[in-house]
Amino acid sequence: MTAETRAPRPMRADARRNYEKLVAVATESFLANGPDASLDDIAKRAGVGPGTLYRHFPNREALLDAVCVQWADSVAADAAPLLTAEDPTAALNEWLVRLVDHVGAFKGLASALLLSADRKHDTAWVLHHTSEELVERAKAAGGIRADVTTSELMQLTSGVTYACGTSKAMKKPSSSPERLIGLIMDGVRLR
Amino acid sequence: MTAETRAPRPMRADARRNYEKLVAVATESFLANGPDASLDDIAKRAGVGPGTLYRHFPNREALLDAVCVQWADSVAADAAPLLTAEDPTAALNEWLVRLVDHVGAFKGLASALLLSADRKHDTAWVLHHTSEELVERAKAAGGIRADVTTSELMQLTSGVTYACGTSKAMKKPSSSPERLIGLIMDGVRLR
DNA sequence: TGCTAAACGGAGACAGTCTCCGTATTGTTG
DNA sequence: CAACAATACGGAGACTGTCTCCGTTTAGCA
Repeated sequence: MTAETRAPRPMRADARRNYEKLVAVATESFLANGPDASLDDIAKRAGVGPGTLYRHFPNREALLDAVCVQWADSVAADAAPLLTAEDPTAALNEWLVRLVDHVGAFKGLASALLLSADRKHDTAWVLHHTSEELVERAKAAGGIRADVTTSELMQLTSGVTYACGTSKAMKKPSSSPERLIGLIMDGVRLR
Repeated sequence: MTAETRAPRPMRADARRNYEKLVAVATESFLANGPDASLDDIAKRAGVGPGTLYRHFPNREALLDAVCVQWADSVAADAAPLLTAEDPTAALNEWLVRLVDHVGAFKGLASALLLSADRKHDTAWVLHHTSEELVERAKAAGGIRADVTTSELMQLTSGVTYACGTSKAMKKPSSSPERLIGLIMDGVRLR
Protein backbone atom coordinates (compact mmCIF):
# COMPACT_ATOMS: atom_id res chain seq x y z
CA MET A 1 0.00 0.00 0.00
CA THR A 2 1.26 3.45 -0.84
CA ALA A 3 1.52 5.99 1.91
CA GLU A 4 -1.95 7.31 1.23
CA THR A 5 -3.28 7.06 4.76
CA ARG A 6 -2.24 10.67 5.15
CA ALA A 7 -3.82 13.48 3.19
CA PRO A 8 -5.93 11.34 0.90
CA ARG A 9 -7.27 14.49 -0.73
CA PRO A 10 -7.38 18.20 0.16
CA MET A 11 -11.15 18.65 0.72
CA ARG A 12 -13.14 20.87 -1.54
CA ALA A 13 -13.60 24.53 -0.69
CA ASP A 14 -17.34 24.37 -0.08
CA ALA A 15 -16.90 21.25 2.00
CA ARG A 16 -14.38 22.93 4.23
CA ARG A 17 -16.61 25.98 4.58
CA ASN A 18 -19.53 23.86 5.69
CA TYR A 19 -17.38 21.81 8.00
CA GLU A 20 -16.15 24.87 9.81
CA LYS A 21 -19.54 26.46 9.99
CA LEU A 22 -20.98 23.28 11.44
CA VAL A 23 -18.36 23.06 14.15
CA ALA A 24 -18.88 26.71 15.03
CA VAL A 25 -22.64 26.41 15.23
CA ALA A 26 -22.41 23.12 17.09
CA THR A 27 -20.13 24.64 19.71
CA GLU A 28 -22.64 27.38 20.30
CA SER A 29 -25.55 25.01 20.39
CA PHE A 30 -23.93 22.45 22.67
CA LEU A 31 -22.95 25.16 25.09
CA ALA A 32 -26.46 26.53 25.10
CA ASN A 33 -28.46 23.31 25.13
CA GLY A 34 -26.11 20.67 26.41
CA PRO A 35 -24.89 17.60 24.57
CA ASP A 36 -28.40 16.57 23.54
CA ALA A 37 -28.92 19.55 21.27
CA SER A 38 -30.78 18.60 18.10
CA LEU A 39 -28.43 17.81 15.24
CA ASP A 40 -30.93 18.62 12.53
CA ASP A 41 -31.34 21.96 14.21
CA ILE A 42 -27.60 22.56 14.17
CA ALA A 43 -27.58 21.71 10.49
CA LYS A 44 -30.39 24.16 9.83
CA ARG A 45 -28.66 26.96 11.71
CA ALA A 46 -25.50 26.27 9.80
CA GLY A 47 -27.49 26.61 6.60
CA VAL A 48 -26.93 23.06 5.41
CA GLY A 49 -29.10 19.98 5.09
CA PRO A 50 -29.02 17.16 7.59
CA GLY A 51 -27.38 14.99 4.98
CA THR A 52 -24.39 17.30 4.89
CA LEU A 53 -24.01 17.24 8.62
CA TYR A 54 -24.16 13.47 8.74
CA ARG A 55 -21.63 13.09 5.98
CA HIS A 56 -19.10 15.15 7.85
CA PHE A 57 -19.98 13.68 11.23
CA PRO A 58 -21.49 10.19 11.08
CA ASN A 59 -22.96 10.58 14.55
CA ARG A 60 -23.34 12.95 17.47
CA GLU A 61 -20.17 11.64 19.06
CA ALA A 62 -18.11 12.66 16.06
CA LEU A 63 -19.45 16.18 16.10
CA LEU A 64 -18.92 16.45 19.82
CA ASP A 65 -15.36 15.35 19.27
CA ALA A 66 -14.68 17.97 16.67
CA VAL A 67 -16.04 20.63 18.97
CA CYS A 68 -13.94 19.41 21.84
CA VAL A 69 -10.73 19.29 19.87
CA GLN A 70 -10.78 23.04 19.37
CA TRP A 71 -11.63 23.59 22.96
CA ALA A 72 -8.99 21.24 24.32
CA ASP A 73 -6.22 23.17 22.65
CA SER A 74 -7.19 26.36 24.38
CA VAL A 75 -7.45 24.56 27.70
CA ALA A 76 -4.04 22.99 27.28
CA ALA A 77 -2.56 26.33 26.35
CA ASP A 78 -3.84 27.57 29.67
CA ALA A 79 -1.46 25.16 31.35
CA ALA A 80 1.70 26.52 29.85
CA PRO A 81 2.62 28.80 32.77
CA LEU A 82 1.96 25.99 35.21
CA LEU A 83 4.56 23.81 33.55
CA THR A 84 7.32 26.07 34.76
CA ALA A 85 5.83 27.06 38.09
CA GLU A 86 8.00 27.04 41.16
CA ASP A 87 5.97 24.55 43.12
CA PRO A 88 5.04 21.68 40.80
CA THR A 89 2.65 20.12 43.26
CA ALA A 90 0.69 23.30 43.71
CA ALA A 91 0.75 23.68 39.95
CA LEU A 92 -0.75 20.23 39.52
CA ASN A 93 -3.41 21.07 42.04
CA GLU A 94 -4.22 24.28 40.24
CA TRP A 95 -4.37 22.50 36.90
CA LEU A 96 -6.82 19.92 38.12
CA VAL A 97 -9.06 22.64 39.48
CA ARG A 98 -8.97 24.47 36.19
CA LEU A 99 -9.70 21.25 34.40
CA VAL A 100 -12.85 20.81 36.41
CA ASP A 101 -13.91 24.36 35.66
CA HIS A 102 -13.21 24.11 31.97
CA VAL A 103 -14.86 20.78 31.52
CA GLY A 104 -17.74 21.92 33.68
CA ALA A 105 -18.25 24.95 31.50
CA PHE A 106 -18.93 22.52 28.71
CA LYS A 107 -21.81 21.20 30.76
CA GLY A 108 -20.11 17.88 31.26
CA LEU A 109 -19.96 17.57 27.52
CA ALA A 110 -16.35 16.64 27.57
CA SER A 111 -15.98 14.90 30.88
CA ALA A 112 -15.91 11.51 29.24
CA LEU A 113 -12.91 12.64 27.32
CA LEU A 114 -10.75 12.95 30.38
CA LEU A 115 -10.99 9.23 30.78
CA SER A 116 -9.62 8.05 27.52
CA ALA A 117 -5.89 8.25 27.31
CA ASP A 118 -6.20 7.13 23.74
CA ARG A 119 -3.90 8.62 21.17
CA LYS A 120 -6.60 8.36 18.57
CA HIS A 121 -8.74 10.65 20.61
CA ASP A 122 -7.11 14.01 20.00
CA THR A 123 -8.91 15.88 22.72
CA ALA A 124 -8.27 13.33 25.36
CA TRP A 125 -4.71 13.00 24.29
CA VAL A 126 -3.94 16.69 24.54
CA LEU A 127 -5.40 16.87 28.02
CA HIS A 128 -3.83 13.66 29.19
CA HIS A 129 -0.48 14.63 27.83
CA THR A 130 -0.52 17.99 29.55
CA SER A 131 -1.57 16.40 32.79
CA GLU A 132 1.15 13.83 32.53
CA GLU A 133 3.81 16.47 32.32
CA LEU A 134 2.53 18.16 35.42
CA VAL A 135 2.27 14.88 37.26
CA GLU A 136 5.80 13.93 36.35
CA ARG A 137 7.14 17.24 37.50
CA ALA A 138 5.36 16.90 40.81
CA LYS A 139 6.69 13.39 41.26
CA ALA A 140 10.21 14.45 40.38
CA ALA A 141 10.01 17.18 42.99
CA GLY A 142 8.94 14.61 45.54
CA GLY A 143 5.62 16.33 45.97
CA ILE A 144 3.33 13.41 45.27
CA ARG A 145 3.35 9.65 45.59
CA ALA A 146 5.11 7.77 42.83
CA ASP A 147 2.54 5.01 42.72
CA VAL A 148 -0.26 7.26 41.56
CA THR A 149 -0.77 7.38 37.83
CA THR A 150 -1.92 10.21 35.66
CA SER A 151 -4.88 8.13 34.56
CA GLU A 152 -5.96 7.68 38.13
CA LEU A 153 -5.82 11.39 38.74
CA MET A 154 -7.77 12.00 35.57
CA GLN A 155 -10.39 9.53 36.63
CA LEU A 156 -10.79 11.17 39.98
CA THR A 157 -10.87 14.59 38.39
CA SER A 158 -13.46 13.58 35.87
CA GLY A 159 -15.46 12.28 38.78
CA VAL A 160 -15.30 15.63 40.50
CA THR A 161 -16.42 17.27 37.31
CA TYR A 162 -19.33 14.94 37.08
CA ALA A 163 -20.32 15.38 40.70
CA CYS A 164 -20.11 19.17 40.55
CA GLY A 165 -21.92 19.30 37.24
CA THR A 166 -24.73 17.08 38.39
CA SER A 167 -25.11 18.92 41.66
CA LYS A 168 -25.38 22.19 39.84
CA ALA A 169 -27.93 20.77 37.43
CA MET A 170 -30.04 19.62 40.36
CA LYS A 171 -29.50 22.92 42.13
CA LYS A 172 -28.06 21.08 45.07
CA PRO A 173 -25.34 22.83 46.97
CA SER A 174 -22.09 20.98 46.64
CA SER A 175 -18.58 21.46 47.82
CA SER A 176 -16.43 23.49 45.50
CA PRO A 177 -14.15 21.87 42.96
CA GLU A 178 -11.23 23.40 44.86
CA ARG A 179 -12.25 21.59 47.99
CA LEU A 180 -12.79 18.22 46.35
CA ILE A 181 -9.62 18.39 44.31
CA GLY A 182 -7.92 19.42 47.53
CA LEU A 183 -9.10 16.27 49.23
CA ILE A 184 -7.83 14.18 46.38
CA MET A 185 -4.50 15.92 46.46
CA ASP A 186 -4.33 15.28 50.19
CA GLY A 187 -4.45 11.59 49.44
CA VAL A 188 -1.74 11.85 46.86
CA ARG A 189 0.67 14.30 48.45
CA LEU A 190 3.79 13.05 50.15
CA ARG A 191 4.18 14.17 53.71
CA MET B 1 -57.46 21.52 56.14
CA THR B 2 -58.07 18.03 57.46
CA ALA B 3 -55.16 15.68 57.72
CA GLU B 4 -55.78 14.22 54.32
CA THR B 5 -52.28 14.62 52.95
CA ARG B 6 -51.69 11.06 54.04
CA ALA B 7 -53.45 8.14 52.43
CA PRO B 8 -55.75 10.13 50.19
CA ARG B 9 -57.14 6.87 48.89
CA PRO B 10 -56.01 3.24 48.82
CA MET B 11 -55.37 2.74 45.07
CA ARG B 12 -57.53 0.38 43.11
CA ALA B 13 -56.53 -3.26 42.80
CA ASP B 14 -55.85 -3.20 39.07
CA ALA B 15 -53.91 0.02 39.42
CA ARG B 16 -51.65 -1.50 42.05
CA ARG B 17 -51.13 -4.60 39.94
CA ASN B 18 -50.07 -2.54 36.97
CA TYR B 19 -47.88 -0.30 39.08
CA GLU B 20 -45.97 -3.23 40.44
CA LYS B 21 -45.66 -4.95 37.10
CA LEU B 22 -44.33 -1.76 35.59
CA VAL B 23 -41.67 -1.32 38.24
CA ALA B 24 -40.62 -4.94 37.85
CA VAL B 25 -40.38 -4.77 34.09
CA ALA B 26 -38.68 -1.39 34.23
CA THR B 27 -36.02 -2.71 36.59
CA GLU B 28 -35.27 -5.51 34.19
CA SER B 29 -35.23 -3.25 31.20
CA PHE B 30 -33.09 -0.54 32.74
CA LEU B 31 -30.59 -3.10 33.85
CA ALA B 32 -30.47 -4.59 30.39
CA ASN B 33 -30.56 -1.46 28.28
CA GLY B 34 -29.43 1.34 30.54
CA PRO B 35 -31.42 4.36 31.60
CA ASP B 36 -32.42 5.19 28.04
CA ALA B 37 -34.56 2.11 27.61
CA SER B 38 -37.74 2.85 25.68
CA LEU B 39 -40.66 3.62 27.96
CA ASP B 40 -43.29 2.57 25.46
CA ASP B 41 -41.47 -0.71 25.20
CA ILE B 42 -41.53 -1.14 28.96
CA ALA B 43 -45.26 -0.48 28.90
CA LYS B 44 -45.75 -3.05 26.19
CA ARG B 45 -43.77 -5.69 28.04
CA ALA B 46 -45.76 -4.99 31.14
CA GLY B 47 -48.90 -5.54 29.13
CA VAL B 48 -50.25 -2.03 29.53
CA GLY B 49 -50.67 0.94 27.24
CA PRO B 50 -48.33 3.90 27.24
CA GLY B 51 -51.06 6.00 28.79
CA THR B 52 -51.07 3.81 31.85
CA LEU B 53 -47.36 4.05 32.28
CA TYR B 54 -47.41 7.80 32.00
CA ARG B 55 -50.23 8.15 34.47
CA HIS B 56 -48.29 6.26 37.11
CA PHE B 57 -44.98 7.86 36.21
CA PRO B 58 -45.25 11.27 34.58
CA ASN B 59 -41.76 10.98 33.18
CA ARG B 60 -38.74 8.75 32.92
CA GLU B 61 -37.24 10.25 36.06
CA ALA B 62 -40.21 9.17 38.14
CA LEU B 63 -40.00 5.60 36.92
CA LEU B 64 -36.28 5.52 37.49
CA ASP B 65 -36.90 6.73 41.00
CA ALA B 66 -39.40 4.03 41.75
CA VAL B 67 -36.96 1.42 40.54
CA CYS B 68 -34.17 2.87 42.61
CA VAL B 69 -36.16 3.02 45.80
CA GLN B 70 -36.49 -0.75 45.89
CA TRP B 71 -32.88 -1.19 45.05
CA ALA B 72 -31.60 1.29 47.62
CA ASP B 73 -33.19 -0.60 50.45
CA SER B 74 -31.34 -3.76 49.58
CA VAL B 75 -28.10 -1.86 49.27
CA ALA B 76 -28.55 -0.17 52.61
CA ALA B 77 -29.36 -3.52 54.20
CA ASP B 78 -26.02 -4.68 52.94
CA ALA B 79 -24.39 -2.13 55.23
CA ALA B 80 -25.83 -3.46 58.47
CA PRO B 81 -22.83 -5.59 59.43
CA LEU B 82 -20.48 -2.72 58.67
CA LEU B 83 -22.20 -0.51 61.21
CA THR B 84 -20.90 -2.65 64.03
CA ALA B 85 -17.56 -3.57 62.57
CA GLU B 86 -14.48 -3.38 64.72
CA ASP B 87 -12.60 -0.90 62.58
CA PRO B 88 -15.01 1.87 61.59
CA THR B 89 -12.62 3.43 59.13
CA ALA B 90 -12.08 0.19 57.29
CA ALA B 91 -15.83 -0.30 57.38
CA LEU B 92 -16.38 3.07 55.76
CA ASN B 93 -13.83 2.25 53.12
CA GLU B 94 -15.55 -1.06 52.43
CA TRP B 95 -18.94 0.60 52.24
CA LEU B 96 -17.81 3.15 49.69
CA VAL B 97 -16.36 0.41 47.54
CA ARG B 98 -19.60 -1.53 47.71
CA LEU B 99 -21.50 1.60 46.87
CA VAL B 100 -19.51 2.01 43.69
CA ASP B 101 -20.15 -1.60 42.76
CA HIS B 102 -23.84 -1.45 43.46
CA VAL B 103 -24.41 1.81 41.72
CA GLY B 104 -22.23 0.67 38.87
CA ALA B 105 -24.31 -2.45 38.44
CA PHE B 106 -27.17 -0.13 37.70
CA LYS B 107 -25.15 1.19 34.78
CA GLY B 108 -24.78 4.56 36.39
CA LEU B 109 -28.53 4.72 36.56
CA ALA B 110 -28.48 5.77 40.13
CA SER B 111 -25.24 7.63 40.44
CA ALA B 112 -27.00 10.96 40.41
CA LEU B 113 -28.87 9.84 43.47
CA LEU B 114 -25.75 9.72 45.59
CA LEU B 115 -25.51 13.44 45.22
CA SER B 116 -28.80 14.54 46.57
CA ALA B 117 -28.99 14.42 50.32
CA ASP B 118 -32.59 15.42 50.00
CA ARG B 119 -35.08 13.95 52.38
CA LYS B 120 -37.72 14.02 49.72
CA HIS B 121 -35.67 11.72 47.60
CA ASP B 122 -36.13 8.39 49.31
CA THR B 123 -33.37 6.60 47.53
CA ALA B 124 -30.81 9.26 48.08
CA TRP B 125 -31.87 9.65 51.65
CA VAL B 126 -31.49 6.00 52.53
CA LEU B 127 -28.02 5.90 51.07
CA HIS B 128 -26.94 9.19 52.52
CA HIS B 129 -28.25 8.29 55.92
CA THR B 130 -26.42 5.00 55.97
CA SER B 131 -23.24 6.67 54.85
CA GLU B 132 -23.58 9.31 57.49
CA GLU B 133 -23.67 6.74 60.24
CA LEU B 134 -20.52 5.12 58.99
CA VAL B 135 -18.78 8.46 58.61
CA GLU B 136 -19.73 9.50 62.13
CA ARG B 137 -18.45 6.26 63.56
CA ALA B 138 -15.17 6.66 61.74
CA LYS B 139 -14.82 10.22 62.96
CA ALA B 140 -15.64 9.25 66.52
CA ALA B 141 -12.96 6.60 66.39
CA GLY B 142 -10.50 9.22 65.21
CA GLY B 143 -10.05 7.40 61.96
CA ILE B 144 -10.83 10.23 59.57
CA ARG B 145 -10.63 13.99 59.48
CA ALA B 146 -13.44 15.82 61.21
CA ASP B 147 -13.64 18.50 58.54
CA VAL B 148 -14.74 16.11 55.82
CA THR B 149 -18.48 15.87 55.34
CA THR B 150 -20.56 12.93 54.29
CA SER B 151 -21.73 14.89 51.28
CA GLU B 152 -18.20 15.41 50.16
CA LEU B 153 -17.45 11.71 50.41
CA MET B 154 -20.63 10.93 48.50
CA GLN B 155 -19.67 13.37 45.80
CA LEU B 156 -16.25 11.83 45.43
CA THR B 157 -17.71 8.35 45.48
CA SER B 158 -20.29 9.18 42.86
CA GLY B 159 -17.43 10.53 40.81
CA VAL B 160 -15.59 7.24 41.07
CA THR B 161 -18.74 5.45 40.02
CA TYR B 162 -19.05 7.67 37.04
CA ALA B 163 -15.44 7.33 36.06
CA CYS B 164 -15.43 3.54 36.39
CA GLY B 165 -18.75 3.22 34.59
CA THR B 166 -17.69 5.39 31.71
CA SER B 167 -14.36 3.65 31.36
CA LYS B 168 -16.09 0.31 31.23
CA ALA B 169 -18.56 1.55 28.65
CA MET B 170 -15.69 2.71 26.48
CA LYS B 171 -13.79 -0.49 27.11
CA LYS B 172 -10.91 1.51 28.46
CA PRO B 173 -8.93 -0.07 31.22
CA SER B 174 -9.29 1.87 34.42
CA SER B 175 -8.10 1.54 37.94
CA SER B 176 -10.34 -0.49 40.16
CA PRO B 177 -12.92 1.12 42.40
CA GLU B 178 -10.96 -0.25 45.35
CA ARG B 179 -7.90 1.62 44.27
CA LEU B 180 -9.66 4.92 43.62
CA ILE B 181 -11.67 4.80 46.81
CA GLY B 182 -8.42 3.92 48.53
CA LEU B 183 -6.83 7.09 47.22
CA ILE B 184 -9.74 9.13 48.45
CA MET B 185 -9.58 7.50 51.85
CA ASP B 186 -5.87 8.28 51.96
CA GLY B 187 -6.75 11.93 51.73
CA VAL B 188 -9.31 11.68 54.45
CA ARG B 189 -7.65 9.40 56.93
CA LEU B 190 -5.96 10.78 60.01
CA ARG B 191 -2.36 9.82 60.39
C1' DT C 1 -15.74 25.58 -21.82
C1' DG C 2 -16.87 21.25 -20.64
C1' DC C 3 -16.52 17.29 -17.79
C1' DT C 4 -16.36 14.44 -13.61
C1' DA C 5 -15.70 13.57 -8.94
C1' DA C 6 -17.19 15.53 -4.88
C1' DA C 7 -20.52 17.56 -2.23
C1' DC C 8 -25.12 19.17 -1.35
C1' DG C 9 -29.85 19.11 0.75
C1' DG C 10 -34.30 17.72 1.59
C1' DA C 11 -37.96 14.21 1.47
C1' DG C 12 -39.15 10.68 4.17
C1' DA C 13 -38.65 6.18 6.89
C1' DC C 14 -38.22 5.10 11.47
C1' DA C 15 -38.16 5.32 16.58
C1' DG C 16 -39.27 7.41 20.83
C1' DT C 17 -42.05 10.48 23.91
C1' DC C 18 -46.16 11.88 25.61
C1' DT C 19 -51.43 13.27 25.40
C1' DC C 20 -56.17 12.86 24.75
C1' DC C 21 -60.31 10.79 25.28
C1' DG C 22 -63.70 7.05 24.51
C1' DT C 23 -64.13 2.63 26.86
C1' DA C 24 -63.79 -0.72 30.55
C1' DT C 25 -63.29 -2.02 35.34
C1' DT C 26 -63.69 -1.59 40.26
C1' DG C 27 -65.80 -1.24 44.49
C1' DT C 28 -69.41 0.98 46.92
C1' DT C 29 -74.14 1.99 48.15
C1' DG C 30 -79.04 1.26 48.54
C1' DC D 1 -77.11 -7.98 43.71
C1' DA D 2 -77.98 -4.14 40.86
C1' DA D 3 -76.55 0.06 39.25
C1' DC D 4 -73.66 3.95 39.32
C1' DA D 5 -69.78 6.95 40.12
C1' DA D 6 -65.07 7.15 40.40
C1' DT D 7 -61.11 5.41 38.79
C1' DA D 8 -58.18 3.38 35.61
C1' DC D 9 -57.17 1.56 31.08
C1' DG D 10 -55.12 1.61 26.35
C1' DG D 11 -54.23 2.86 21.88
C1' DA D 12 -54.44 6.24 18.11
C1' DG D 13 -51.88 9.84 16.83
C1' DA D 14 -49.31 14.42 17.17
C1' DC D 15 -44.86 15.72 17.67
C1' DT D 16 -39.79 15.69 17.78
C1' DG D 17 -35.48 13.93 16.72
C1' DT D 18 -32.24 10.69 14.13
C1' DC D 19 -30.37 9.21 10.09
C1' DT D 20 -30.50 7.60 4.91
C1' DC D 21 -31.08 7.72 0.13
C1' DC D 22 -30.63 9.66 -4.09
C1' DG D 23 -31.49 13.20 -7.66
C1' DT D 24 -29.34 17.73 -8.27
C1' DT D 25 -25.67 21.08 -7.96
C1' DT D 26 -20.99 22.74 -7.82
C1' DA D 27 -15.93 23.04 -7.63
C1' DG D 28 -11.83 22.43 -9.78
C1' DC D 29 -9.21 20.65 -13.50
C1' DA D 30 -7.84 20.05 -18.43
